[in-house]
Amino acid sequence: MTRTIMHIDVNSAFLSWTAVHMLQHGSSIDLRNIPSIIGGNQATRHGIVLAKSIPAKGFKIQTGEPVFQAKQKCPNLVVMPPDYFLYMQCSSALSEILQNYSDKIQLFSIDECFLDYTGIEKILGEPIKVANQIREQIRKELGFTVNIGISTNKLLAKMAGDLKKPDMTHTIYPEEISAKMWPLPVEDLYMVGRATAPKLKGMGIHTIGDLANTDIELLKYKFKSWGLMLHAYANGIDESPVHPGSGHTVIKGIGNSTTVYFDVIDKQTAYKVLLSLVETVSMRLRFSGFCCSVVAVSLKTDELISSSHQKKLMTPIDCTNAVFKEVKSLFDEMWRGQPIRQMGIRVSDLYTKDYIQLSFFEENWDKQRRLDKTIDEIRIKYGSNAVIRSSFLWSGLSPLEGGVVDEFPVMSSIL
DNA sequence: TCTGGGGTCCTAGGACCC
DNA sequence: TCTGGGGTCCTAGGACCC
Repeated sequence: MTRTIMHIDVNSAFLSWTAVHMLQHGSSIDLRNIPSIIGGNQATRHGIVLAKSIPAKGFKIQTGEPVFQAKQKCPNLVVMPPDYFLYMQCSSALSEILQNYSDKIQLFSIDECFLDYTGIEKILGEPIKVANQIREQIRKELGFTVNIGISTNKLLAKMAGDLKKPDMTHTIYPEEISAKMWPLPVEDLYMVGRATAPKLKGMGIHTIGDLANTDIELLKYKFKSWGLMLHAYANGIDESPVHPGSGHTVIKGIGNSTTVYFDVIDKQTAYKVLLSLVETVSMRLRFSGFCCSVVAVSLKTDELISSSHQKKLMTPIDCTNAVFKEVKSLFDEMWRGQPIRQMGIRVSDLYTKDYIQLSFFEENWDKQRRLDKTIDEIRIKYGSNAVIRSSFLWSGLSPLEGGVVDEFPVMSSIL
């Protein structure tokens, strides 16, 4: 059966949302009309560009580049800090509007979703007309603009939505692929990133059309399964369904990482940072109702060299102290004394709790679990800083690092 | 104070088993 | 005595997305 899929994407999401918020609070300038960015704090070494206005784009400023570099490109650049709470509110407001048009909506990220419009034509009308209606409703009621892409699958809808911005509706139906998608540079294809694009170009593949018409066996030989996926995408082939709800499927792992505002050079400080990460990750793990059987630690040195170590456990765990114990031993195993810029921890291989209950007596974690439960409850009731470890007092470090709520799981490589 | 933070998936190599 | 070969699990690293 032929499907009708829409992809809805907020134009310069973080920047637009901050701009609208400022206008609503009496600002006379609209960030969207001047060279501006949403940028992290340079003083705490979080200074990268998170979103840019269209005028800023004119200065060749790119998302992900250092803020200082963006300022060099445009000395009058206006830099605003991110406000994730506002962004979550805006995102929720958006999805509330979309609920009126279909009950099959997949929140793909905080500012993107897919909407399955299949069969709804008969009730609400022709897709392009309705997409324009949706855009208008969002603009009127929420004050920001979106692009909407329409096609017969998610990949083509997403590619369509990326065509020309802002505030536009586009289609790339299968019969339009050769005219609308194939002339685009190959790096515009979803899943062709910084590493793949140069390799393709080295093979003489410069456009999506070139890729679509490259011998599949050659792509398979060079890129393995990745090559098959790229070939399918270049030809507009994608059968993945719109998964209702947030993200894609069930959660596979939970992680937190942080760039410390100074280089960590001693073990005691490193342990404190790791503990603050473990506190939030293990709390999220408990809230999710899972135990993990893989714990991983990752480090990035002052020279930006990354490494990671992980460990598979015989017994799945969810206690703060149990996770921390593994994290410390992984850290000890890998750290050779280099100054550390960034630290991260991640738990995966998740199992539901009832399945592993018995084995807990092994390590006598039972008492720990009751303690965790009590602390979790106090933090929910009185705020996350109601209970903190005394070791964080006067340390200059945050006792809980990273977000507790994972509202918006990100997409996987398989749409 | 120049380069964030949250994810998923794939691959290669080694260990180990039959 | 010449070293095969399939399968699984684990780990580290790399690719991609927003």
